[in-house]
Amino acid sequence: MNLQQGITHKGLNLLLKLEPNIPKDLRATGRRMTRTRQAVLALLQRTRQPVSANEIFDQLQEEKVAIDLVTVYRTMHVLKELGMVLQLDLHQEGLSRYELKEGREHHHHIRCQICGLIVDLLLCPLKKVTKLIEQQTQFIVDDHTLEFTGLCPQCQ
Amino acid sequence: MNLQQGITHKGLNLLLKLEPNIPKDLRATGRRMTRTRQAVLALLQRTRQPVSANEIFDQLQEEKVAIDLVTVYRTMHVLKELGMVLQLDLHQEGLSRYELKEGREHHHHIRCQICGLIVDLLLCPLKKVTKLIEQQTQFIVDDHTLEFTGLCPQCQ
DNA sequence: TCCTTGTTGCAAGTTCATTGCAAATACCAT
DNA sequence: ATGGTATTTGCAATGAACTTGCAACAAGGA
Ligand SMILES: [Mn+2]
Ligand SMILES: [Mn+2]
Ligand SMILES: [Zn+2]
Ligand SMILES: [Zn+2]
Repeated sequence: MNLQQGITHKGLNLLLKLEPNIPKDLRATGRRMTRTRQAVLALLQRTRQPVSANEIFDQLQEEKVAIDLVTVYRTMHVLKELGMVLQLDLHQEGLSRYELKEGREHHHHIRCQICGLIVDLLLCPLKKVTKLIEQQTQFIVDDHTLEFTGLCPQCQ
Repeated sequence: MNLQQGITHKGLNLLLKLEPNIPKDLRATGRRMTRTRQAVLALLQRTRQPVSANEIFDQLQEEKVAIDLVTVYRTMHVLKELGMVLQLDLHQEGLSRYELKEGREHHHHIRCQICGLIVDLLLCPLKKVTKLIEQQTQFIVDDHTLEFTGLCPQCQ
């Protein structure tokens, strides 16, 4: 399936199966749905793994979608602002990854140290711990990050 | 107290109250106790907060200790290898911080989003959770990172 | 004090990410 | 469909954290 085909110069492309309200979300804040934003969103949709800016850039290059790496960064910034994308800064990766929010709740990740596979962890075990920490430190806890690393089933 | 005074060109300096076995630990691996390493270690000892390479550099500059930023990085690398220092990569800081290990056990941190205060959390609530994750994901879990952010008592 | 070898400073290089600006383009009004 | 305008893009430059190459320096055992 050729991605280029799917991109029209105007409006929403059905082949890409983008959430229909995404262009409206963009325009509601004075922004525009461009072909590059469509291409990035479509890539995020069909990629289950969180992807880095460079991976988005490389993948779109392969698919003959003309886009600059700077534009990828700026696109991710916008999508983050609109709450459509989550930015992950996994430990010791030294780069950011992004995943479509798509109604995902607060969750954490585990990454395989060998192949890099990243899997969502649907549980968050820290609700009670947070209260305990607030008591012990007198901080007001706003947020937390939690990641696990290990070996995935394939790499063991 | 002038740090410069405390630094002799050879051997261990008592004023700095360095762990006496530290120079030996260094020499045991074919390394040398230099004046820059003494200065960095002394700074780590008297600083309770985890410090970044740039903070170490700036602080030593102020104290008229001649040291290059590159040397700070290389020193931290060595001290990490020897297990004398822990490297922290706190979320969204975009840089590494270091703290003396000094027998500290595995622990986590909370950082104030306003003033940057970092406090050790002595508990680790993740032992049981790790087992659950291994069951659910079929990963073998090697490690985890966990940090909290919030407002410290001063900044509330 | 000498000699060997580890260490340092300086400069240059990497990597990930951001910024300035002119050209291109989305899209609303006509 | 056309035009006007504010947004977006590409390119080049910049920034921040960190690493590497190499010659000069110095630690510390002989
Ligand atoms: Mn996820
Ligand atoms: Mn600590
Ligand atoms: Zn959580
Ligand atoms: Zn832990």
